[in-house]
Amino acid sequence: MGVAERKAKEKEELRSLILQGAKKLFVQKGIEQTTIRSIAEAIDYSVGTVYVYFKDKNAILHALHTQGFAELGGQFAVLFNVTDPMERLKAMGRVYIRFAHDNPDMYELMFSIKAPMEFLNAVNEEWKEGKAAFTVLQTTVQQCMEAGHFDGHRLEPMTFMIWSLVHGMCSLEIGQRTKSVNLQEADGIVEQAYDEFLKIIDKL
Amino acid sequence: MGVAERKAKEKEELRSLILQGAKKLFVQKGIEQTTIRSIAEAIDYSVGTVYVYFKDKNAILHALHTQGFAELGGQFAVLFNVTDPMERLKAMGRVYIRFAHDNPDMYELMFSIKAPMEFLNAVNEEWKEGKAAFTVLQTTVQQCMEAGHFDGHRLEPMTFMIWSLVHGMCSLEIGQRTKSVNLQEADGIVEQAYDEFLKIIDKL
DNA sequence: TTATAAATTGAACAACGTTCAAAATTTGTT
DNA sequence: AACAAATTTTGAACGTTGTTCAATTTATAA
Repeated sequence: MGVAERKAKEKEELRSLILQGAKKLFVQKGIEQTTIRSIAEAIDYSVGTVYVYFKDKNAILHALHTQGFAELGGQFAVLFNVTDPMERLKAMGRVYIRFAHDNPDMYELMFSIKAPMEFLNAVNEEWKEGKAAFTVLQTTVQQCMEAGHFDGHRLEPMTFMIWSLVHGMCSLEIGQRTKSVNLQEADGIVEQAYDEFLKIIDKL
Repeated sequence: MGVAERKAKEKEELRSLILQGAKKLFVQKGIEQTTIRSIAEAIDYSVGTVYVYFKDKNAILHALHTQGFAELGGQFAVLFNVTDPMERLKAMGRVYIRFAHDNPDMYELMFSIKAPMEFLNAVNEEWKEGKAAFTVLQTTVQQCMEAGHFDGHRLEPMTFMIWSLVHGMCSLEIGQRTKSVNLQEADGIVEQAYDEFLKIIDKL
């Protein structure tokens, strides 16, 4: 059945087109301003069509969130050329921070906004993107431990602590909490704070 | 003019009543479900009246956010009975974590949601609550340094790093990112990770 | 009692997510 | 090529949201 195949491909293409339009608006106008109507208008389809391909707005946001993880995962993948786990861990933090800085709305969608998680709850699925990313980090931390670092520390809490530290900085920055606190060196505070962290783990 | 005074007091009381109703719904139903209409209904006034006392929803959210800082600040104030700055720093983290855990919606409003910051930008005001809270933390970190800790570290980035670490854990937990990552010990991960952090700074 | 000022109301507006019967298009059959 | 069935697309309509503001009600002053 060549027809069924073509239809399936067309469905996939339209689904992709919707996400493409959504992402474009997302980056341009931010998550708040990205409405179903604006997405439909951007790709010259009606609102009804969008709802054929996505059950609701949360489903669209979850799909975008998944795309974000694919992109971040791709950036992490490069780091596995770094053999020294400690150096790799440090580089992961820098990549993470740069990703958050370059894609603030996407970052929020991936790590702060509840919509993607609510979608997962609704369809009873797991957060496999998050689990995979966490595992990548945890594996690196474990290799650091095997290399003699982080003595006396537990793997899982230690991994979560490191994630939290970097996420916290990005979250505060994106949430406009850093620039409002009247720091002496407002811009670059994230990088400076991360450097302090690196100084610390260098001794662990 | 006794009348003018009474009027002023009545205005303040109604303003307070609106916030009280808003906070009640806020805690009960969450931020998403707290609408202007529901606030008005909760206190038996019309929507129009709410807009006499607050220029828009952001103004209400900002006022609630301010109340949140007053509450957290009150909890921090107790800690100044702890003379040892290192012990105080550790206790501040615990208080912060507990506050976030007990008041998740309020916490998000204070440290994640953009509405309060947008209100400040709109009326061209400073984030004095955030600045005050940050200063309290920074002062404690400074006293730790004066007591011989954190040698070779810079005050401001170090303070921001510590804030980020604790905020990051709370943010991930509230944003439902911890329970979805399939941790071996999902509940208590925040406390466990914080313990790892305490182990680290004990050596600094 | 009456006129002025202040406070309160709620209908109305635009925009949102969402639904669904109807219209338009594509497919399969004769 | 013509027609029926299946599929895809449409956009008007519904309920809610934040917000506005002329009209109403209430309180004050003369």
